[in-house]
Order: sequence, then C-alpha cells, then structure tokens
Amino acid sequence: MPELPEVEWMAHGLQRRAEGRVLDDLEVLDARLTGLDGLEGQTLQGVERRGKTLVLHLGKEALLVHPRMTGRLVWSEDPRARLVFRFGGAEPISFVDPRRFGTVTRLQTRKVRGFFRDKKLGPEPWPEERNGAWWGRHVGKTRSPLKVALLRQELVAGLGNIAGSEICWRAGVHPATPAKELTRPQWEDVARGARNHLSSALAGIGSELLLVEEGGTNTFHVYGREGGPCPVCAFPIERVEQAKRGTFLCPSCQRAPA
DNA sequence: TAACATGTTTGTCG
DNA sequence: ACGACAAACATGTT
Repeated sequence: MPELPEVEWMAHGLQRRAEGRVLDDLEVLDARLTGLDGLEGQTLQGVERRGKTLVLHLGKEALLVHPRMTGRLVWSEDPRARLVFRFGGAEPISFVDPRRFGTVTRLQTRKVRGFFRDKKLGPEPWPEERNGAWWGRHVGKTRSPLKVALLRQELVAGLGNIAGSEICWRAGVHPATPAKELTRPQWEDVARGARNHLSSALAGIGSELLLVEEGGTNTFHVYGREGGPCPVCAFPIERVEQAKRGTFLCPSCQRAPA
C-alpha cells in the first residue's frame, strides 16, 4: 500500500494515539527484525514522515519504519504483526507486513538527518505548497520520462507508482514526455495535479481502509483502470509499461510527446 | 499455473 | 555522468 499519503496518515495516527506516552513494551514477532531491545521506558516525543519513511522519536533514539510494499500500522493487537508497540494508556499498535519487505532501522536521533542524506532522499512535496517552478527545478533536471522521474526519490520524496500515473493524468501530460521537456505551464499543471492527488488520496484513506476490509474499490482516476472510461472524456484508459512498472493514462487527454 | 503487485537497493552495461 | 535494465527481497492475489 504505502506511498506518501498512507505514511502521512500513519504518522498522524501515531501522533494522536501515542505521542507523549511511554513505550512500555515493544514486542518483536519476526526474527528478521533485530536490534530493537531496550527501547522500553522511552517516551514517544514525536512522529514525522520523511518520504515514505515513518520516523518515531523515542528518547535519544529514533525508529525508522519503512513499509515498502505491504507494511501498515493497525491500531490494535494483530495476530499477523511483525511488531507490536504498547504505549501506556493506549491501545496496542501493530506493524503488519505480509510480504516482509518493510524495514525498521534504529538510529541515534542525531544521525537521522545524515541517514536520509546518505540515501540521497529528495525534498518533500507535501504539505508545503510547491509551485510549478519548484517541480520543474527538481523533477525537470532529468531526461527520464516524466512518470519515471516522479518516482525517483532522489528528485522528490514520497511519490509512488499510483501517484506517478495520477499526477500525469491530472496534469494532462503524457507520462513518456522527457521531464526536461515540459513547458512552464505544464509544470504548473504538475504542481496542481500533485497537490490535488495528494490531498484527495490523504482524505480518502480513512474511508478507503474501511472499504478495503470488505473488498472495496479504488478511488483513483486512471490507476488500475485499464479499459475503463477516462473520467473526463470517456476515452478508454490505456496501460503501458515504463521501467518495468505499470503506467495508466488517457491517450486522449495526455497527448504523446513529439 | 503463471503473472503480477502501491518499493528500494545494488549492480551491470552502454 | 547518466540512464536503461535486471535481479533480489517474500508473499498474497488474480
């Protein structure tokens, strides 16, 4: 699941439920997660999101949780949990991750910045207001196709495969357009598209999670909708492959580059 | 059954 | 230096 909006939602959920509380117990149920002993007794001083990584500040140390493909937080004890956080006065919080690609890294707080610097993680597109010039400056410095460039975490942090298709569609720009060749107005369209996509994805998460429990639906405009009608012009949505990943677009709204 | 999946890292090749 | 590719990680779904 997790792209930026889901991780943002996890961070807010943790803040609301556990910030300021003492970690009474951290139960590790997956032998793959090691080195997490001795954090009990620390207070959760803050929670933040950096790209798709969740950062928990516990005393002088930080826990960096990256959900990768299938990791998520469940606000209760869960039998599938790889990790269960028990904060005083709060319900247990489980880290569930069926595919077990997710990572949990323990660092001294002072080393967090360096960690992300070493990873070459790019700047945040949210919640700050980012205009077309900003998008052009960061994403437009490569000749990679726009959609592929949007996914590159060293250019801009947090966008995933869903966002890539959705932002291109909202911007009305063909995903194969070399990022370097977008015009200024197109970057403004990308800025608006990104903002709208991120805010609507974030807003949709709560209700979507409820639906997903019962085999619910996706609320995206083009992602996963191959053959379906474009919400704007009803032209059939097309699926193409870029860098080994699916890209969805409306060939009518998003004209191919010259 | 085989293909596919909302992510990242690492290495190769041109 | 840059970019295209492929593999690897481990499991569930279509």
